[in-house]
Amino acid sequence: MGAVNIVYRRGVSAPRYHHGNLREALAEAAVEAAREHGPDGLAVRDLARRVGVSHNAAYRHFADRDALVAVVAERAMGDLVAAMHRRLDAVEESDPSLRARRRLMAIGAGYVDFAVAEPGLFRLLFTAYPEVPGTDGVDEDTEDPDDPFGMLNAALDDLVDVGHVHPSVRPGAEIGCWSAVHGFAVLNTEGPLRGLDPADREAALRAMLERLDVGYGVRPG
Amino acid sequence: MGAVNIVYRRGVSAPRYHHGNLREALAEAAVEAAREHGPDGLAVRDLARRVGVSHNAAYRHFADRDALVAVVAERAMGDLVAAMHRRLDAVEESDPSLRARRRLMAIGAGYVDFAVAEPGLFRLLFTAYPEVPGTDGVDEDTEDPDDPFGMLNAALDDLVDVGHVHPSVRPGAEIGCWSAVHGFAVLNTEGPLRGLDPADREAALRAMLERLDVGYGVRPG
DNA sequence: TGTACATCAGTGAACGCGCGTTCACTGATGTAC
DNA sequence: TGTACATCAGTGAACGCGCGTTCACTGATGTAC
Repeated sequence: MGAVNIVYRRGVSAPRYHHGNLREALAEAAVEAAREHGPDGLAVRDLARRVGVSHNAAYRHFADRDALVAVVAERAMGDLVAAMHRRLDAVEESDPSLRARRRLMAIGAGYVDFAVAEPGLFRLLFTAYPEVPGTDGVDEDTEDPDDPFGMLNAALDDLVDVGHVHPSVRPGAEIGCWSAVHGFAVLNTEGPLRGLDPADREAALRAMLERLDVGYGVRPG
Repeated sequence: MGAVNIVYRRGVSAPRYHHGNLREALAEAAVEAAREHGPDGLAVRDLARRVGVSHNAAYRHFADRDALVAVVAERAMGDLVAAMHRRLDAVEESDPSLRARRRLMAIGAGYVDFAVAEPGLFRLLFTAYPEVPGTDGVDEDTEDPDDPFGMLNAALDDLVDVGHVHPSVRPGAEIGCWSAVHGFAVLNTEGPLRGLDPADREAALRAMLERLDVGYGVRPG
């Protein structure tokens, strides 16, 4: 059969001429480098060094540096989406309206979770983040559950369906919510709030999400 | 008297051995470079080249690259504050409550004005932005009218005084507002909304500021 | 008014760094016979 | 099962880039006399 038998051997025995799974090893090293130093800390030569391979071996597996950045961005995006789903899945509310409101908050909280836990990856992700379709563009894919922006749009649409958000307020709501949460994430990672202690941060985020809930929600009166 | 007579001669006649006002010329070149390419585009050698001087002449006037970055950051901060004051001064409302509300919005609009007009300087500014004092720190200076954060706090305090913002909602409001506006600025300059056309951007910002006004404001009922 | 001199703002060359990328190459591997 | 060979994943050296920073220097300037 001649099975492929490619095994990723990390730190096993003596180094061999053929690494075995260099592509994956480089990708992992790239993620690690970005994690530590952000997008600028991702250098082909450094990755090769980390993996213990000559610096041009990388070009056997990636066309250029950008290709490596793209791989990291893709994985970071996956992690971000996962973090958001983790919070989303934790929402247990059963009342439809309250549930939809909690879910929007969960999305925001998950977004910030990721940014705070992995500031380097978060930053890299945004250097490579695709441009969001304009308001006049085709927006059929804007509810993709594997895309943060899609998740946000879906949550907002649910809030309209459930009656908590008035339809007149819906247009642009995704921009407002995204801005608030993204700004919070940036200020708390690279920005002037980077020194906030976790408890204060948590409280500030919660307070902000509540204000958004009120701001976009229908008046009780 | 032997007056100093230092004149900044730009593009005048033949180059002379003594520049005349190299320090200022370098500072201006640094602002220009940051304007064009952001913080990473600011290189001592490049500035010297722009000014037409050997690359180490700069060290006669600035200790190192960081000193140049600091100067640019300081000027950028001044421009940001000016942009905010420009919007603030344009508020003509006389009803105290409405006026305070308009002023908060003006602050946010001015912030975004600057970010969109000068994305490179805006980015640089935030790499060097001082950490904001923690919630438990001394906060006597937090209403400094020449500091964006101080302006924001002052505006929010006014809103409390005027009765539009309930005191219970005031703590953390500066973080929520700053996050929203900062996020909006980032998404619209470096981020996925960078391609938004100005009219849509303006509308989206206005909508967001209105939602903040509602979210932090007292209920009409 | 003229000259000697201290001052210091400039110069040019150099060091050492790390980067991305390409070149001609070699060693290990698996497959065809 | 053994050998010839194609394949291709690695190597080492090199090119060329731009950077920050330091060195010993020189030219222009203004001031003291």
